Amino acid sequence: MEKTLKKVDILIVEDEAPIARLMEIHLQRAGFSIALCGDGHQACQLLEQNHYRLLLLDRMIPGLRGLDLLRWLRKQKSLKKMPVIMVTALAQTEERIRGLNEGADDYLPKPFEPDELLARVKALLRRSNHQHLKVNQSIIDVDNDAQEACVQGERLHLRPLEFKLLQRLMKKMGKVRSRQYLLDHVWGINSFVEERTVDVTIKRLRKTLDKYGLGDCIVTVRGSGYRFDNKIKP
Amino acid sequence: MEKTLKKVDILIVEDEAPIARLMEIHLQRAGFSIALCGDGHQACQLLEQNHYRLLLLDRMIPGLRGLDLLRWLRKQKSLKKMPVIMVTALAQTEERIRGLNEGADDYLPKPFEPDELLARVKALLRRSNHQHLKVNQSIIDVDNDAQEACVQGERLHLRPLEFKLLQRLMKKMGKVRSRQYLLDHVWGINSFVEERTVDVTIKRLRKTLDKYGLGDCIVTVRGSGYRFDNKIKP
DNA sequence: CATAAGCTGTCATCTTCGTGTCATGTTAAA
DNA sequence: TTTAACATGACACGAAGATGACAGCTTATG
Repeated sequence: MEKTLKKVDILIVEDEAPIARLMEIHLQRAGFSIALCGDGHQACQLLEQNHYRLLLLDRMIPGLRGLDLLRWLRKQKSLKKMPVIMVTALAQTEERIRGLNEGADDYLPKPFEPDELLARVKALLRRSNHQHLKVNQSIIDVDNDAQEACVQGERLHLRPLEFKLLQRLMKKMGKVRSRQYLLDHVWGINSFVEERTVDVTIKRLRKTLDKYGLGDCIVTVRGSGYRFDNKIKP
Repeated sequence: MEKTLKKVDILIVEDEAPIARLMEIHLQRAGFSIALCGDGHQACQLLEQNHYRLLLLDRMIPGLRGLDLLRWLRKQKSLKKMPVIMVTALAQTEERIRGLNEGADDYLPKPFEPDELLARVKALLRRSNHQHLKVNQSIIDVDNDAQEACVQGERLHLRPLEFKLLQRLMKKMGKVRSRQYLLDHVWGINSFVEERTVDVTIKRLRKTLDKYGLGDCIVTVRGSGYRFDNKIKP
């Protein structure tokens, strides 16, 4: 369906290199792009400085224990919603539940089948139903279930139309959307508003994003429409 | 008006006072309310006359041996489903299995780590058809079997519809539920009430939750429906 | 059986908030 | 410069939701 290449980045935190490599291979083959890390503290740094869509976290890693890392993660404003799969050899039920209690979204027993790894990753990404995006230093996160958008973990107050508009523009980054297209998909095919109305709603959306220095994400393409862009100059 | 009696979450049956106290402290810190008892026969009385959500049972207690108490418990109609964690210094596998055979749901070796105690309690509560959730400082606990909900161990007086509504909203945290969805799943697919009725029931549910400062958990999503949220600003 | 108490659906009213339009200012292309 | 395209602020209407009252109905209680 979508031609958009998978901009999905997965961070694998795993100290046993062969296993990490195995994961990497299988996930790359499925089209994901991967970052590896073998140390807990380093992982924190990476998570703070970069942006990943999913975290594969081994329970037993040097530096910080997996659970500690997870707990830390859930306390970070901008990371608390990140999907996490715990990887551990401790297959006992109570251990698993303990991980889930701490906020892991899923659990992968070790040793694992490549297929199971892939299935869980895909399932979790599907389940999380978020769109996120890194613009300069900020992360925009659109939660389609909750119908809310966050920047750096801070909830934006978006009105229904503004939210749908953002959703629609982010759906296909960088593609220009005509006013008519937006009217059809955001307002609905059978609404009777004039094209200029789009301008006003774009304005309102921009105003909110501006509070986070992201107003320029929405680029006007004269004569054509609007486009969402993450390569803006600060 | 105040028919809501204080409800105790966990009964600890343990004759060694320091250990009992230790358990109490850690569980209270996690938001549970605790009752203590050092004698087997007295424990039976308490169990008959009060209502607990979980039983922490030491194997070696005066009056009745732990296993006897457990056996008795499983014969009582109203108690046979109660979640029980056996606490014992006898860490041998066969002893453990014996306890489980008699109907203990889980097993805690003595001495124990506070974390493990907590993890097992939480895990067992979860397994036994409860949903619980931490919002700010409060714990909301929904017991799907007993059809009742508690905040900080205090039983909420919820009318049937309100309870089902809460259940449904908590089932998938943070997901927006449309009025129609709620009508279908709370009122039932073939009921003939209008959508506005949902508003009123939400209002009534909120009013109850408000007594615990949790009224804001249920967020209105204009144009879409309602959503249960645990990220509320205090 | 009668009465009280408790649930729930509907309605009327009030409040808040979202949105479309217009008038005017600004920008960019030709 | 000229002009069409877009930005922006103001405003008013109306929709969506909140709230309180009430009546019908069921269930406990005597």
